[in-house]
Amino acid sequence: MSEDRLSRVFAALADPTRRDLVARLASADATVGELAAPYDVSLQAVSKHLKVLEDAGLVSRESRRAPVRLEAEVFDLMTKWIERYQQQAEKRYQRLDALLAEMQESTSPRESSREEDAS
Amino acid sequence: MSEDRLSRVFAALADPTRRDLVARLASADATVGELAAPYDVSLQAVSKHLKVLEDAGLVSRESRRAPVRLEAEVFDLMTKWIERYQQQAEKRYQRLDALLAEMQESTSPRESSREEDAS
DNA sequence: GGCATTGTCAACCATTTGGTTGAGTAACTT
DNA sequence: AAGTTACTCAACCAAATGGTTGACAATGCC
Repeated sequence: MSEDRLSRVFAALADPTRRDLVARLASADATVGELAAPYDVSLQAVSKHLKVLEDAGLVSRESRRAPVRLEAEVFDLMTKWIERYQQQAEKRYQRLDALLAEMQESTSPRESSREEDAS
Repeated sequence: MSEDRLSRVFAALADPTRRDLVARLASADATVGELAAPYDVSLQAVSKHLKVLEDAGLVSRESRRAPVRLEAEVFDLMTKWIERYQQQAEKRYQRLDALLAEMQESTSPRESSREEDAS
């Protein structure tokens, strides 16, 4: 329960049913009953799933029977985390590519085109 | 075990230790032992975490003692999923904002001019 | 107020998860 | 070839997860 925000968000989206709920809520708000209808599980189970999404801040409701709505801001938290390491990793690969290219050049000077083979 | 890819990826990142492993691997490849060193848990526990990351396709290794490396492509899978619903949701809110603005205009024309506190 | 509908809470169950320790295997070193 | 080092596998454990059913609470309608 005392998990950090990001852990709760990722954990919430690790379940296909919950991802489907999010997907559906992205196109329209809906009540618990409406949301539960298509699935082959009890209403209580869906209610639990919604609680997980709510605890993760992905979803909110004004009152008990009010329609559930998606909180789009939380997505930013994820994309920021992801992009950070994605970019970092990509940069590394670029550097690696550069390094490999360099090594290629210096170990096989034949390839290094016309000028400066004179080392 | 027969979970879909996206579920495995999100589940893998739902753990703070595993997110930290990913963060560290984004700046440099490292062996299991190196990765395990900073944490207060057994090497076996970290080995298990790495297996989870590997099963999710977030990480790979050429052989047993080879350095672990981050597979940056998997991030695309996540960002695509996220962006899709994020954008969808944002569009809805824009439409809602427009609708509310419209209603505001037609139902309370008093407010639509600059300053008429004269009531 | 009374009743039906809608949703949540509680208790329970099976499975998964994250950790442990101990034993085994694979790979370098000499 | 033998020994050390690095890692994984297996068995086990406690806690969390996703599901169930049954009882309860809150809202909307007569």
